[in-house]
Amino acid sequence: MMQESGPETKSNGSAIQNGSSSGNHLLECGSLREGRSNGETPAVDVGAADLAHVQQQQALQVARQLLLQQQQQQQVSGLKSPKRNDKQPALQVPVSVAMMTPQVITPQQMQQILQQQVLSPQQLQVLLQQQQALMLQQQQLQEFYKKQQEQLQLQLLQQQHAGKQPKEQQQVATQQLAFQQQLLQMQQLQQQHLLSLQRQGLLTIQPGQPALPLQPLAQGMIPTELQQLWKEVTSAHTAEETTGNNHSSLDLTTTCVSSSAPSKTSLIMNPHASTNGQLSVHTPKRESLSHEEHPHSHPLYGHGVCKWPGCEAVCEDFQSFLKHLNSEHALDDRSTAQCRVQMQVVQQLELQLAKDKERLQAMMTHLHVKSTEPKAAPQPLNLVSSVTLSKSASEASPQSLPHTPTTPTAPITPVTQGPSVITTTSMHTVGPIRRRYSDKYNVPISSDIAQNQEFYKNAEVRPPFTYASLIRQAILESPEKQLTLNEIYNWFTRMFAYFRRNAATWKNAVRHNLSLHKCFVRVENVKGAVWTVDEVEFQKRRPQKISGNPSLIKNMQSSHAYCTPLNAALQASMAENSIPLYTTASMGNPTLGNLASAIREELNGAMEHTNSNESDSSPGRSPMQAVHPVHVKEEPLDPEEAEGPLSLVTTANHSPDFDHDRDYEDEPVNEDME
DNA sequence: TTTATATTAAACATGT
DNA sequence: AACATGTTTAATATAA
Repeated sequence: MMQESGPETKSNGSAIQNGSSSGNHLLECGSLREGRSNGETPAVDVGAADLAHVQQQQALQVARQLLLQQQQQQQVSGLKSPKRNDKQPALQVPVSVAMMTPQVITPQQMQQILQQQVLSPQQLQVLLQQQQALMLQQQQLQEFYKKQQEQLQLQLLQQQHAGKQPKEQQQVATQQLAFQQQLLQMQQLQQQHLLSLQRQGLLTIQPGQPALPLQPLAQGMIPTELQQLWKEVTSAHTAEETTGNNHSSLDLTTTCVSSSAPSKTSLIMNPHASTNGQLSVHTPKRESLSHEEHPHSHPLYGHGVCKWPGCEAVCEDFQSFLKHLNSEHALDDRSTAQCRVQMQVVQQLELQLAKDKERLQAMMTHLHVKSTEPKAAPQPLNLVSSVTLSKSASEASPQSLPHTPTTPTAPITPVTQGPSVITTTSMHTVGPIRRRYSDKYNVPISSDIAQNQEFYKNAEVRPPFTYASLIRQAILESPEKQLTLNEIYNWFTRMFAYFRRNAATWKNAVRHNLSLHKCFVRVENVKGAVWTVDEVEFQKRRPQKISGNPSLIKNMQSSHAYCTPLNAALQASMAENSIPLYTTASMGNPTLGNLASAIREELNGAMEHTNSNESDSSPGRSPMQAVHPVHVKEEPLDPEEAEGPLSLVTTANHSPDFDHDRDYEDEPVNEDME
């Protein structure tokens, strides 16, 4: 009769739906329809759009703050120790922690991401990869800065010898420039990461959100401003790296930054610099020392260019470089100040790096080991929580089972939940509205499914695809490219934990879609009838749905734009600093590579829509097959094996029944009730 | 605001 | 009669 649908489904559905509307948005994540809560959820689009701006502004703000602070520090230090060469650790500490906020992703952000249903294992993986890459880079940067410290030491030594010449203004300018360079480098790293996140729609930070203050250093800056800053930085930077042509570039910075004149300050040996061991020891030797030891590799000399911060003088050979060094970078106020700045920069970066590392470590441990510590309270926060939402789920198995299957699912359990902030309320505003970017990203669908197979299998997260897309996917995955209704059902239940519930509902939807869409063709068969896909038709209906929200695309594009310069600059700098791993040519940098490719992919996807792509099949499928060729194997007929990989939860609950088509259909909880 | 799609629910038809 | 399979219609939500 009413079948399960009657009271059950309803109750079920209502439970879920109500749940979401009731206040827990998290719940929404899992629930099919965000529907009810229409009013309360502003709009993600806005969030995304604003996000960019807010972040940009924040970034700028922070950047400026940094500069200001630095200036202040300089002044202070200047007062303190008027240009002496004593070695006090003073410099070491001055770095204000405040400004070192975050870099990669703050826990809060992470949580947010996790809570937004959008997150998928694939994305998590990417995230992790990026984090790792970032870490790598940072390590390298650290090395780089250590080197620079060496340089500083050398410079100091040298300066001690030589006299001093006042050029405060200039020095400051150069210092600032150098500082900016460094700072921006770090920021760029972070920015890349965040951009990539944004690209994936993972990050949706809203203006007022308390949870995420101005963490992001330089997420994405407003093009104009960014350009400005970038110019300031790159001008000198590039010059330095490449063959340094534009000396004038330096002036740019000068204007805006030159304000504080530290002029005379004590040079402080950086106590902790590991490198000191080698260099600092040399007392009054002079740079000759170092180069004597390393004839070909003077930290301040590379690619025929003087690498003194802010200096890109071209030096034919090492000798001329030495000359240049002695004449231009002798011990004077300017050089001294530069050293100081450089030290600060290094220290800041190190501090930041340390923090980031820590954070990363925490993140990784959390994501990987997650299950180990089931943070008590915040249970309901995660996507997975959706499971809990549904009465059935909660009742069925109060999660004695670690929901943590193999991979990313685990991470989804937010846990940490640092500040309660992100909790429901905040989420509320954020409106993690579950949007179905389903078809929009045509291409991705298959690959997404493939890549997140495990995730969807185990986490009761509604796949962000339309029924039509899913059905098509199911059919296309079959060896014969055709499936019976029942086989389609099986595919759904096999592939998505989400569809192991409320069978009546989604099955009805499947049938409805099969009948409704012309793209699904019913073919009479001896055995009965099978459903096939008319690709042409399927593609036809696609063009209309523009993919994703514009803001996102915008972000992607902009990020893309940034990417280039960032890429170049970063890689160049790395190459410059003899960081082996990354060669410009190879685009070896994982992070950059990932980002770039990801962006490209997204852009392509967006584009494809524009030009009625025919592609879904090709682009979409190919990746998937490439990734998980195996998948095809599972015959719709015997789904059982598919279970294998399923996580505890699933397996535990369902595996036994799996064989039978209907098993999932009636979650004992739901159906039996009736 | 309008329009096109998606989703969900449900009535109804048909065949086993 | 009970189901499974299909077809349709309608209400509602969402995105463009």
